[in-house]
Amino acid sequence: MSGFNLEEFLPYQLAVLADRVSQGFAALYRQKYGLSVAEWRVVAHLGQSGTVSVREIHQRAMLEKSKVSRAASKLERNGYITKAANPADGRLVSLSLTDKGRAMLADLAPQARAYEGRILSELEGSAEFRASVKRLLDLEGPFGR
Amino acid sequence: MSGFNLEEFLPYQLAVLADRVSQGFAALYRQKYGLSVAEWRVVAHLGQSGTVSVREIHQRAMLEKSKVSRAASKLERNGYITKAANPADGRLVSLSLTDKGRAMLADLAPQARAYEGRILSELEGSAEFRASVKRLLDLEGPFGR
DNA sequence: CCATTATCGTTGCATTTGCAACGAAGTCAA
DNA sequence: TTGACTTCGTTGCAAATGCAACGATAATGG
Repeated sequence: MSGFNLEEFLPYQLAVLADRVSQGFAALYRQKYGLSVAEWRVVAHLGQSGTVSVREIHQRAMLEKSKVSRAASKLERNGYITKAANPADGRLVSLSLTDKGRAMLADLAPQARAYEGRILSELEGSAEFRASVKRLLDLEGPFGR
Repeated sequence: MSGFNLEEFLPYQLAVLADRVSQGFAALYRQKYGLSVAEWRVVAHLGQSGTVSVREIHQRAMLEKSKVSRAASKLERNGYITKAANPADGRLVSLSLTDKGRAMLADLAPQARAYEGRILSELEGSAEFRASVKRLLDLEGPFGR
């Protein structure tokens, strides 16, 4: 009809692809540990950074701070992390993995890498693809900062 | 701390990238026409396919059928599309762009292409990147079908 | 034919989401 | 120190979301 083809539109393609790729792995940790995407990101980020504040995760993991807050509360309720007041700055809440949380991450991390590997193995120039993704992520221009 | 780096994890990167790219353009049509992402997809798909059913869009545009239904209702309320019973099959609802809807799409489509072009111009091998995206989208294996 | 089964679009409802507002804590300057 | 301003995390609330259930229509097969 018109000259515009949605299925060839990059923002649309990326949204569909990201959703599919993300859900594919999300199904795994949801089924096995009952985690949401937000909770998974909090745990993964803690595994990488040790003890950090809600704010830190909010900024680094592309999550609304209310989402981080609620995810952290649920993770604490289920024994995967602990919340503690930061002694140096009373406004900050220090999040840390418990042993149970660490064990969960130790179980999931290899599966995450395997999943990622399975996807990338389908590509010829997977290194170039990753580089492009990274380049776009580092961009400031075309989108809203 | 652990050996897992969330920021290097492809599903995470794709989610962040897709969100940013999508929101960047969404800001435009939201501000100018008050469209949501779902409404934009419905309009864009109609522009490309002429008159189609809710079901068609549900399948092709990666939208929950309830989301399509509500998006269509709102688009109709605002005069961008019409809904009509399909004479051949009474279950189907035929969606079509009105002149007003066509005018909106005619305004947005070039901007969509320009936006896309701005993003791709940041990449060295943009053709390869697009090919990779397409390849992953056509995949059946790693994800949930 | 009729009865069963499947498909389509809408809607009710519980859950999730984002945003703003808030209290608590910290910073800064006068 | 005090008072104005900022930052952090939580929460209230309205809107958005996904899913199941529903009524209406079609298709199937006996």
